Amino acid sequence: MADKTNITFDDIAKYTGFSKTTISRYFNRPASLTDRNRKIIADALEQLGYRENKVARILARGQSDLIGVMLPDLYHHFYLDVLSRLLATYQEFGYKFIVFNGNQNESVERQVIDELLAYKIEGLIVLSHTIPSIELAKLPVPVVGIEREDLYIHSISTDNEKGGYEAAQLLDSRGCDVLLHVTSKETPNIHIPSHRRITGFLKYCSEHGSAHREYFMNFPHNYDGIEKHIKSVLAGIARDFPTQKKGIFLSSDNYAAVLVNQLVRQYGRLPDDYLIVGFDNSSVSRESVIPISTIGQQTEVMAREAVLLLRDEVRKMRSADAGSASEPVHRIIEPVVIERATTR
Amino acid sequence: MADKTNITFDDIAKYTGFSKTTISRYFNRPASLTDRNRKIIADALEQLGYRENKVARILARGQSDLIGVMLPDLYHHFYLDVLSRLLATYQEFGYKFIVFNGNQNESVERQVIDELLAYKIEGLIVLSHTIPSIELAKLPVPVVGIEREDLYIHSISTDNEKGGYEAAQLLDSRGCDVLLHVTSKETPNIHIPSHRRITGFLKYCSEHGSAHREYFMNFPHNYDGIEKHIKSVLAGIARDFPTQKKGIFLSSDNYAAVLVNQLVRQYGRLPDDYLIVGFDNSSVSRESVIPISTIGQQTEVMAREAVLLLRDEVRKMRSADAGSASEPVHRIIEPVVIERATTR
DNA sequence: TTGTAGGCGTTATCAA
DNA sequence: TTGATAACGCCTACAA
Repeated sequence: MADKTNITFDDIAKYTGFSKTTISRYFNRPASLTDRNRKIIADALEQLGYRENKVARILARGQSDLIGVMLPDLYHHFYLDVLSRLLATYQEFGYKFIVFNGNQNESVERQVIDELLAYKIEGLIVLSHTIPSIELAKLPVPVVGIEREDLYIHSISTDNEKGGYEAAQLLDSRGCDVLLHVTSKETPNIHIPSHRRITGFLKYCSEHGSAHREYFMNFPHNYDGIEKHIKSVLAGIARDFPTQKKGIFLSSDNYAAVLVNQLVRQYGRLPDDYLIVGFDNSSVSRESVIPISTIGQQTEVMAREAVLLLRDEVRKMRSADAGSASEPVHRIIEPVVIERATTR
Repeated sequence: MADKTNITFDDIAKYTGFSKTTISRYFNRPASLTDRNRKIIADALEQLGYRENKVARILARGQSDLIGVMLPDLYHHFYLDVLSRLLATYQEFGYKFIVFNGNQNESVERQVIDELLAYKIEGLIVLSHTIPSIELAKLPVPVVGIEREDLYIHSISTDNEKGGYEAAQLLDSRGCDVLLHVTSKETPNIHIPSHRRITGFLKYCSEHGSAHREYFMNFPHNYDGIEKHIKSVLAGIARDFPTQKKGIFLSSDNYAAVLVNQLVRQYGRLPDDYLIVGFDNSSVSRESVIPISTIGQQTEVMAREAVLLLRDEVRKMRSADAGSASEPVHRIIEPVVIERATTR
């Protein structure tokens, strides 16, 4: 057996004497068959080596269990972390993921989205930030953004303002004389998440009258470039605040790790007058030579919520049919303060 | 326009007065249309807001441009690196990737593979090692393994024996008194790649009469567990070779990074009597506090070769039709010695 | 260069 | 509980 290359319902039907319809029912409403007939069909499937064909099923039912994922890059561990959490939802929800790395290339991303739609994905999860949400909102499938501008689409984001606030608070509570925030200089869009981290940071500083300064860096997306930038920031900080106890909050663990490495190379340890807090709780923060205190994003929760939200929206769409795009849902996830060695 | 939810060839045909066939030709053999008619159809597509439907196309043609990817875990940066390189081949080859993380769970992986086949993937790229290749070889699509047991399937692997040899050579050439190899204790299958690294390492040692020792560790797949194991190895090494210049070759950069961190925490720098070489050239090796010398795997080449091999096999299958499974092709990629600070 | 008709492998509808 | 028949949207002979 298992010879004929492609066994279909038709083959099973002929083999068992039932009709295609009954075979289909065996899979979709097994309760409607007698025990006996179910057994007969089960045996036939086994005998002939049947393999299901979702493509035909998708065409007939219009339901693919496929979700598209658009990543901005694979340098920041945060994205990998989210990706890995998304993939892990398979066991709970059964969605399969077609994954793309847009690489910050807007035209590639547009093309890729068209491709994804052609595969009848049921929804799209977007972590990249090149395409504005007003455009994504026009797509014929629900879109959930994660940690990105989300004015017109659903989204899952960390409470970045709170995160920024807590970073400042942590550093302040450890007796820092001056609070410094190193972040990337992005388009001056107040709707991107890292902007709110700044807001939170500043809020704390002004509420508590803390001396502070921000450093807006044009970080590239590779290690060497970032290292160069961090070096220069660090030189500036050492020059401007030679005697103060410095509390440095970086907008990503990746940046924080580079900074910690610099300091350790220079001093053989983390000097007492440098306290560091990163953001994300990505693997680099835990695995750094000095484990880095960080404001953690709950990526597992975020990924799960994203899939859940998508599933709900898909269902809503199917029932409402007349695709009255529902109001964007914005789900905010609490950040988690994770204190490690760089603030003690 | 762009109102009707789902525009098909039928709609375009009616709108333009052509038949469905002609619309299909517009996409598949545009040269067979006149300039004028091509323009007419192009306009209609635009007007009606047509979106292609690959699902129907796959069903009709039996060609999906979909490749399945099975990852073993997302802890080792090597897998992420390969994944990212695979995704990047999209621009050259146009394949889309459905990605799974099997998480070392054999039954999940089996189920997942069935799912992938149901989506009519054209081929499967497997990095996980739970399912033996003899079983994978029976699948109705070509399978390419990357750095895994590959007796019965096609594969892309680094020349691990050469890599192990070169690691020993590098350490020896820097004047080490004793060469130590720390590797994971896996099933005693001589066909798994890391086994060949040991072979290469031992080959060098015996050829050159170098003092050496191996440490077979039962590494878990998380940082904390690995850290604990590395600590104990390190204690053993310090005890057994107190005065010798120690050359340590670890079978993964992840392990090497943990070891470097330990030493730096202890000594504030890398002591002169410890030389370290990792394996993979994954991001951790470059981004470690002391950049780690490593035997690099050329992940970009490997990913590209994997996709290429898959494409060739798919074509071969299509033409040969009578699926006379061709002999497994094993492509070996040269390792690259990358010297950084841990061996100088 | 264009059109007709049948097929790809499922599911949905309506009868029986 | 089961079966005929018509979708789903595209492709491919074959014919014109």
